[in-house]
Amino acid sequence: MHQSSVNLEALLDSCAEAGLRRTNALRACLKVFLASDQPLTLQEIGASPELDVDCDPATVYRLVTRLEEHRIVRRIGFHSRAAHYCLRESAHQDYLICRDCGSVEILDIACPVEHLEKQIASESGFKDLDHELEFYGRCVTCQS
Amino acid sequence: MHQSSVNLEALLDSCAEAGLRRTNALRACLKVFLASDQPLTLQEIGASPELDVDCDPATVYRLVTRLEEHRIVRRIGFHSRAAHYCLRESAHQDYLICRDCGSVEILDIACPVEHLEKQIASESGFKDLDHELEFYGRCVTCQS
DNA sequence: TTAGATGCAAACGATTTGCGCGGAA
DNA sequence: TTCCGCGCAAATCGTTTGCATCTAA
Repeated sequence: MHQSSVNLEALLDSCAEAGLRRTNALRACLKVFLASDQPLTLQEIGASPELDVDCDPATVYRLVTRLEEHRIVRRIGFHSRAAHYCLRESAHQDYLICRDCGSVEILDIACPVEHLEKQIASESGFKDLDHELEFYGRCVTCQS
Repeated sequence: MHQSSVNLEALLDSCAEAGLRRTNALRACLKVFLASDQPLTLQEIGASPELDVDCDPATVYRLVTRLEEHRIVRRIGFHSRAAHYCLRESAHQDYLICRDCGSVEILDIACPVEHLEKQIASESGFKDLDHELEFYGRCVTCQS
């Protein structure tokens, strides 16, 4: 809890550097991110009990979009209609998703493409490289 | 050309096995997939010059959805609003995408997570495992 | 003949945007 | 004070679905 308030201030500093103001909505959204161990949709952020200020969906959208532009937040596709987001400062995670029920498991593996990323960056000239790795399958429950 | 008509028949066979009828719309959509080297959105399929029969968007949607369920087609998220699809029979591809202009490059690399996939399958009990790997960054053009 | 496929049109849901007010710098 | 951020509401866009008709099997 103290830890997360430390993180919160650090995050707000990053946001300020990126040109965002220290508004209540921003603080509230960041807290929601810090309180969650899973990627969240915009709706989930707006409906989270951790959200201590009411935020309009448009506000959440604009905030998270800007956070993503400034690489404070990472976007994750999954195969759901809504995009998911998580803090980039958290350790990079790869996911295992059930095609049928949509459950999301966080994989406890060393990410296997770290060095590949550097190689691709240098070969392609791309900057700020990042990656997304997900496994899709049918989970045990959905196999019956 | 002859090659792709061979593929087309083989694909139609797979579809028939999966319970789909050999309709003109199905044939047309499969041809579009075969003619493209990049993943396509439903819109792109419907608007493709390779599509030799007019198909309603709803038809394309239902066809591709069914093809995906039967694992004849693979869905790819990218970070665009619309989902992309490609034939699963083509070799598995990983992608390099520009966050700014959205350009998609196909990575010419041996996929680095094949064996990891098997390991995850056995550890998790998931069936029909598949994965999606994309790299995101800013391309050379967009860096200026 | 008949179950499945298609077109049309309407519903849906997740963004995405315009605008006028309010609050951070 | 000034400009950015916010809520509200409307527009967009990519699906997604209901229904009557058509067609492959």
